[in-house]
Amino acid sequence: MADVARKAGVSAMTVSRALKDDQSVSAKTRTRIMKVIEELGYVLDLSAGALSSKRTGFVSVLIPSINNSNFSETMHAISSVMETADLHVLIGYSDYSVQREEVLIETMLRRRPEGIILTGGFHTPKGRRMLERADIPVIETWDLPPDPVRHVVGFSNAETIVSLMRRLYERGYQKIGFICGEPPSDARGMDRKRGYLQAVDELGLARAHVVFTGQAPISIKDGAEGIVRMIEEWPDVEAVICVSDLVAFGAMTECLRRGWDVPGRLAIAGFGDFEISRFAWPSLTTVSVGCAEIGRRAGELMLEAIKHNRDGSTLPVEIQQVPYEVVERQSTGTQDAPPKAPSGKKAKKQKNT
Amino acid sequence: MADVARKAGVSAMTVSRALKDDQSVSAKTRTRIMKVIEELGYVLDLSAGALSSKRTGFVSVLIPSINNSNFSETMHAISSVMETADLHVLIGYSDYSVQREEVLIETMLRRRPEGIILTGGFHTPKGRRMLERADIPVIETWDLPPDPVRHVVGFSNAETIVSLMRRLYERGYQKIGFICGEPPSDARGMDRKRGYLQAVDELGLARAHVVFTGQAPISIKDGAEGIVRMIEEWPDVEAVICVSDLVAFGAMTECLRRGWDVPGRLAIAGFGDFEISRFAWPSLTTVSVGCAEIGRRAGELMLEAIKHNRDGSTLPVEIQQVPYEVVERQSTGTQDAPPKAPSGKKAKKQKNT
DNA sequence: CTGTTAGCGCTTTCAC
DNA sequence: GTGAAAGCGCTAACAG
Repeated sequence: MADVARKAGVSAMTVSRALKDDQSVSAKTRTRIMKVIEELGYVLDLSAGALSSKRTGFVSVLIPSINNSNFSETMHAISSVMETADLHVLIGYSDYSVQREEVLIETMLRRRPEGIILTGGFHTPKGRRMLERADIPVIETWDLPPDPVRHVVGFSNAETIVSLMRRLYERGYQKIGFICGEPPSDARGMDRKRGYLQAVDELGLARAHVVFTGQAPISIKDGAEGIVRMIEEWPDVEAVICVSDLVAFGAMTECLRRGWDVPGRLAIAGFGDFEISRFAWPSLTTVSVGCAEIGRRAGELMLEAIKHNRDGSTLPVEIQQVPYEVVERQSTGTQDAPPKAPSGKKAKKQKNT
Repeated sequence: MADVARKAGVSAMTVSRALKDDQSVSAKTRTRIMKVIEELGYVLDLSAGALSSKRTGFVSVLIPSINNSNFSETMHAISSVMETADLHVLIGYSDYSVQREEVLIETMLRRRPEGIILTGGFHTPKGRRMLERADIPVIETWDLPPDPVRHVVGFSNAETIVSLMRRLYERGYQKIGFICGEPPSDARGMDRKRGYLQAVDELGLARAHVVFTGQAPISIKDGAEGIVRMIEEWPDVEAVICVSDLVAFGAMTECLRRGWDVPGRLAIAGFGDFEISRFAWPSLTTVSVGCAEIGRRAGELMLEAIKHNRDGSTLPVEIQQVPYEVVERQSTGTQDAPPKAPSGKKAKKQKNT
């Protein structure tokens, strides 16, 4: 920057200003400076600026996995919002491990982010302590933690499955199973299982049956294996809910492969409304969550909170619930078209929350 | 850090050392310092350290999309390698736009990354100039650019499709179509299309037919739409190659929905070997690329290059080709099990490169 | 093994 | 509208 200043015949301070404010530098000076910057190929160094201005321009976002279209969508929405305020997102993924999350929290804090957005409300004690001491806005998402660190933008995973169970019950299904990953698995999956057990109880169903298959992130393959065990262990089962759409897809294709008609022999439902569920044949019943909505809201809340933090005030705690909906499709036999006699594509939806 | 030093009765320098070297600080002093750090909840500030040491500890990685299991895998492998050297990855996604990539390159350079890994070899002139002037290691991946910026870890996208076409030709298919996104689309998709056209020519096939559908990233939905247009425009078509597995999956399910048997009426193949292709029913023929291998190699090459850069030397240019393979499955009728008569699961593979 | 001094490249603050 | 001085929180380099 000193080089640029010298060549433009101004002080470094003026160069710095030309790169920011649109006010205090005269148009003539600015264009001259810009020309020199272009010539020299100079690129502003934010890390030096961060040190002196005490604004790093970073926001940390922690997600369980980068390879999951639900979290990617939330991520994408968050960065879009951050971009509008010239904030960069530091992405970290925990691989569904709170221990790894704890390490991530510390390495992130070393970069002095101006805020941190987490997935879920379950952290190690040390991780939580670090979050509380960091003195920056904290937002937990994709969950409704009983004892949140501070702000929340999420929904109850358990409740979504209760809604789904009720819908299946209304359609006449009584013997309903659940497939999820082996504990310790992702916390949200366990919440969904909790919702399943609660619904079995509430609806007075005779029996609950959970098949645990694979370690998080469980996927298509685990669904294929899980459904086989489900049928072996509980031949009477009429419907199976899977902890995610990929698992449901795996379960469904394994059924087709073995000649078990879906939904004729067995209904299947998932969670997450991945694109694959809309286009699978038969299409998959699922729970649709506003992934991008979570990201957008968390991002905007973060901007608010950072603004407050910068001018020394504090944003009151916000707990935002994001709506979800049960989307019924062919795999639970609740959409017009049976697999073998194709027709319309529209699914029946009903909004919750 | 000054607080910690005071409370531990040492200088700040000793605290700094205790947090790094394992040598020069006595065990007693170190434990005392660590205890104070624990008490105070102190977290090292890397941005200040970066300024003085001239090592930011950042490496930038630019990918087209965060929501793509191929790139996620590469990404994951890169960060795993970087972690071993205490380097943080700054992720940026271009949304398949070189203009956005150009902006990203500049914002990334503002953070003074110690190296930059890009997807593809196609950049704007300004983007390329910035990369060249940055004086940090540059690695282009997922491609074999004719005029690389510096290092490369990739493969020829065109060649993969030529291999796939040859295989289909050997199986007796002659009327083969191609589905991809509308230009300007992702550069790698266009390379694959180029490979398709080249193979049509080489194999002396009567006619080439390309259906362009949707803007990148094109996905399941676009495949479903594309296949319908393909059949309308070229009713004789015997096999269709899709620019990616998701597109192929969309094409295939649309066929099933309309009662067009796959591969009976029409063979379908994709690209990328997504998990869905292995588990779809019928399973999808595809090209398997070593996504994680690209990431691992690019990461290791980057560590090498950074080491050289730090001690003032220069690593000679490396162009690494990563192997790929054509994986034949049910959707091209080249695997034992026909869709309606399930049996074994093993696919026929053959390695290239 | 530990301390002192200087300075990384910006921005804040205050002066003109 | 522009400049000068001071300093952000660390670490390199050298001294002891």
